[in-house]
Amino acid sequence: MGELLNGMKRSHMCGILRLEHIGERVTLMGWVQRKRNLGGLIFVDLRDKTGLVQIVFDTTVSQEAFDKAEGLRGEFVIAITGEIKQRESVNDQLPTGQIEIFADSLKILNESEVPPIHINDDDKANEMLRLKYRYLDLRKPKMQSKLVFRSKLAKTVRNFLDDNGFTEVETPVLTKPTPEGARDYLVPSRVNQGKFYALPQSPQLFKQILMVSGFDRYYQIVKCFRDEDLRADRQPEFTQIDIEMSFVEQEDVIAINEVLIQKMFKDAIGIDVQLPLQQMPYQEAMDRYGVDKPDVRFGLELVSLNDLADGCGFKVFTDALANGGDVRGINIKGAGEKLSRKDLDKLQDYVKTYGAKGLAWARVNEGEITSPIAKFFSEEEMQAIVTRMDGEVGDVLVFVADKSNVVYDSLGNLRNELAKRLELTKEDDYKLLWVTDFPLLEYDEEANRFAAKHHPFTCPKDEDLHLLETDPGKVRAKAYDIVLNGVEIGGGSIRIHNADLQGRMFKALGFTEEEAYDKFGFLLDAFKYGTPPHGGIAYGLDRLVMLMTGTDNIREVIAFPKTQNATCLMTEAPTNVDANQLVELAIQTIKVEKEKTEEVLLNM
RNA sequence: GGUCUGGUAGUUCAGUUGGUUAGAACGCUAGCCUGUCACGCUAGAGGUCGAGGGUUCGAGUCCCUUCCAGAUCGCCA
Repeated sequence: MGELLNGMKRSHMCGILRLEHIGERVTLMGWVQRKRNLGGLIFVDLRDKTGLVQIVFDTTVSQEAFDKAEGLRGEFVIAITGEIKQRESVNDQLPTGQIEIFADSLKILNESEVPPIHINDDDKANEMLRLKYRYLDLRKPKMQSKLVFRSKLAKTVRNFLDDNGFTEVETPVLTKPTPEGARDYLVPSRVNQGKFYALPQSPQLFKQILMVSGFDRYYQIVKCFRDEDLRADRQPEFTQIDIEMSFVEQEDVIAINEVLIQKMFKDAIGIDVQLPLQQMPYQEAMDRYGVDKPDVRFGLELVSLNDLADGCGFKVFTDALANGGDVRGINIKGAGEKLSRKDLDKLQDYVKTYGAKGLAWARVNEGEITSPIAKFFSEEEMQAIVTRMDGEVGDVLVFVADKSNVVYDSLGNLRNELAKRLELTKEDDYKLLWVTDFPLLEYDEEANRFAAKHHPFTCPKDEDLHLLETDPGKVRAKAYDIVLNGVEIGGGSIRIHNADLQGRMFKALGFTEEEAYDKFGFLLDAFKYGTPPHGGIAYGLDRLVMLMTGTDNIREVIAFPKTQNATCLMTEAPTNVDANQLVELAIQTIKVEKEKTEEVLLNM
C-alpha cells in the first residue's frame, strides 16, 4: 500500500530543471528509472514525461528516508522534496545533467513489479510483448514524443482551419452501411432487431449534407473504420483529417490545402515547402512511374519500348504485345557494379510478387551489351533499346513485358524497391505533389461492371461528361491525391451536386434507380433543395505522423493499435460475449442460464 | 485466401550431423561499497525450448498439425 500525497504538491517537472534553478527547494514526482546504490550514497534517476533528473540520498537525510531509498526499485512511483544543487560531476548525456536534487524526504506513492519490458528507447522487446504491455511501452520517451508530435500536428491543423472559417462538426459513428468500397464493421441494433448499423469508412455523405445545410466550410479530425486486411501502414481504425468546402472548384481546394500543408511542415518539422506544389495528371504518373503515387525524389523512370519490341525475335516481348500488353524498362543508372547477378535474381523474385513472369536485364559494358536475352535481338535492335533508355557504360537495364497493369505494377514498385536498396533518397527530403485527372471509373472484372475509382460522388470533368454513357472508362474525374515521397497522404474531389448527374453516375455504376434510392435516397433528396457546388479532401493523420517522424510502421504512432489479425493484445478485443447479449440482439435465439453461457458459445 | 520470416530464462539471443546436466548478456535477488550515471565487486535464483502429435534407443534440433507475432500479394470506393 503506497503512501498518500496528503496535500503534497508537485512544484516542477523533472526534465526542465537547469542550473538557473540552483538553490530552489522543489517537490518532484515520477517513476524510478534506475537506482545506483553506492553504500552510503544512493542515486536515483527520476523520470516523468519531460525527462530524467538525478536525485541524491546521502547520510544527511533521515535514517528512515535513507532506508526507504534503499528499498526503491525500477518503476516505483515516488515523490521527493529536496534542494537543487550543482553537480560535482556533470553528465552531459542528460539535459538536466548540470544539477541534481539532494532529497530530504521521500514518499513511495506506489510500488511496481519487475516490468516485463525495459522502459528504455533501446529496448528490443518484440512487438507482441510491447502491445500486451502497451501501458509500459508508452512510458518510453520515444513513444511519448510521437504521440505528443501527433497531438501538436492535429492542433496546427485545427488552428489553421479555425482561422479560415471552418467549423468542426461531429458526424455519427453509428451509421448506414455503404455498398461501394471496403468492408464495413457492423453493429447490431437491439431496438430494431435484425438490423445493423455500420461504422463509417469516412464521413463522406455527412460532410456533403453539411454543405447542403450551408455550413460552407467543415472539418473534422475523425476515426474511420475499414474491415480489410492490415499492413505496416494500415489499421482497421484510423484517423482522418476530413475537410469539405462550398462554392469551390478543384483549384480552390488545392490552393487552400497547399497553405495548410505548408503550415503543417513548417510548424511540425521546420521544413519550408515551396508553393505551388507540382501537379501531375494520373496518366503521366502511370507512364513515368508506374504508380499513381510516385516518389519523385529520384529518377529511374519507366520507358516504353512497345514500338522497338514490335517484331523482335524475343517471344516474351512479342507475346505481351500481341495480347494487348506492354513492354517497359527502367535504366538503373550506374548500378552495374552495385547489382550482382544474385541481386538481379532477387529483383526478379520481387517483381514476381506483382504477377510479372520475369525480369529481363541487360548490362551496358564498354563496347558490348551483356544480357541473357541479347541473342534474340539483332545488334541494331539492341542498340535502339539502349539508346531509347539512354543507356551508358555502367548502367543496368531491366525489362518487364506483360499485361499493362502488371507492367505498371511490377516496375512501379520495383522502382521504389531499387531506391531503397541503392539508397537513392535522403532522410530529410520531402517531395510533395498533386496527382490529378484520375479516371472516374474502373472496370471491375469480378463484378463485371464499372466501379468508382474514388467514390460514387466524385464529379466527372466537364469536358468528359458526354462520354459517361458511351465510353465510361475514358471519363476523367475532378479528383486529386496529395502524395508525399511515394505515399498517398490525402485525397479528395469535387463532388457531384446535382441530382440528375448523380443519377447518371449511379446508372453508370450499374445501379437501378430503386437501388440508388435505397442506398443513398437521403442524399439524392437533399440535392433537390439547393445544393452548392462543393468539394473537399481527407488526409490520413496516422500516415502524416509516420512520415514526419520517420517511422515505418503505423502502430508506432497510434497509442493502442491492433495486430495484423485486428486484435488488441492488451484488452484482448474482440472477445466472445455473453450468449444472452446475443439473444437480446436477435443474433442468437436460444436463451440460456448464466452457467451454461460458455457451453453454448462453444457450440455456436 | 496465398507466399515468406520468427517463437528457447523476466528480456534479447546462441544452441554444430539428432547425443552427457540447454548456455551468454542484460535484468532480478542477497551481501559489500560515499560521487555514481550502462556504477563496481561477490554470490545466487531463474527454462512446459509456443502448443499437440509423430519418427527415433534418444528431439530445442527431423516430419505433420495447430496457435501467436511480423512482412507481403490479393483486398483496402
